Amino acid sequence: MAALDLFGRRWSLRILWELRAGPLGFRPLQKRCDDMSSSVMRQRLTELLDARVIHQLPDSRYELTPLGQEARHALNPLARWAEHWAATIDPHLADRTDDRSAGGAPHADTVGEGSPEGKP
Amino acid sequence: MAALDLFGRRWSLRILWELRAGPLGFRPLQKRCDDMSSSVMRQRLTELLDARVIHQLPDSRYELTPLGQEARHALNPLARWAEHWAATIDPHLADRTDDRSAGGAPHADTVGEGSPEGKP
DNA sequence: TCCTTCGCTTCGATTACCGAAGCGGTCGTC
DNA sequence: GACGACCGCTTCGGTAATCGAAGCGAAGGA
Repeated sequence: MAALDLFGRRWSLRILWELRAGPLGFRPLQKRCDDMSSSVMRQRLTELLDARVIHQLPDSRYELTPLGQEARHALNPLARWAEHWAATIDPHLADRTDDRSAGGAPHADTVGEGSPEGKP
Repeated sequence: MAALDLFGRRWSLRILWELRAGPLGFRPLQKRCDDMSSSVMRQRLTELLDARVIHQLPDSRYELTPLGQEARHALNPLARWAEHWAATIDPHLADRTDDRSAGGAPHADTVGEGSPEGKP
């Protein structure tokens, strides 16, 4: 349950995901994460460090711990589902021209685009 | 990637997880989610509805769609990892008094919740 | 009728998040 | 040695997300 809280925070899953290929420094990692805020990034990093999911190399790069590797692998089915999901709902989105119901199509329809709703 | 945005929001993973056993009404679901805010819950529900992950029964209860079921199954390895993770870091927590953030299960309480992951 | 529960909404007050700027440090180049 | 160009990381003001409590109309049970 605590894991749902840890990973329920913004960018934490993404950070875990972006470290899958190997260790990354602060700024390279930041760039990979859609240029997320450095302050939030530091927050997530300390949280993940504290959770023993990542650790810091002598050259100060971040790397998945064995525990983190397992988490990343555990994330694989979800990633696979995401593809299936995107393939399923994207056609729907392309179809809807007159549909404004359901509170207005919040979620991002494309990769990396995160401007759900709440347009003041 | 868009999935990381959808599930990166607070409570969305939790809602998905709590619906695993079957359909639930608004308030029962709310109670199961650590009594989360009803306003945010409505937000998440519409997002998940819009994402075709859940749908509403004639009696207005919420249920996972087939797509949602797959997502829930894709979440299983992560849940299994969470147990392993909790077992690994909980002993560490006994030592530290500075348990800010992740490791200490901020408000989602501890993992020991009767039968954590086993089938109820 | 009274009382409870339901799905759901509204609203003020925290909190999380963003974005840009900045600091001290290392490295390569002139 | 002075100059950039990066680096890890921090601080800060503004904006968006989240909370918590209250409330509404409807559907039941006693």
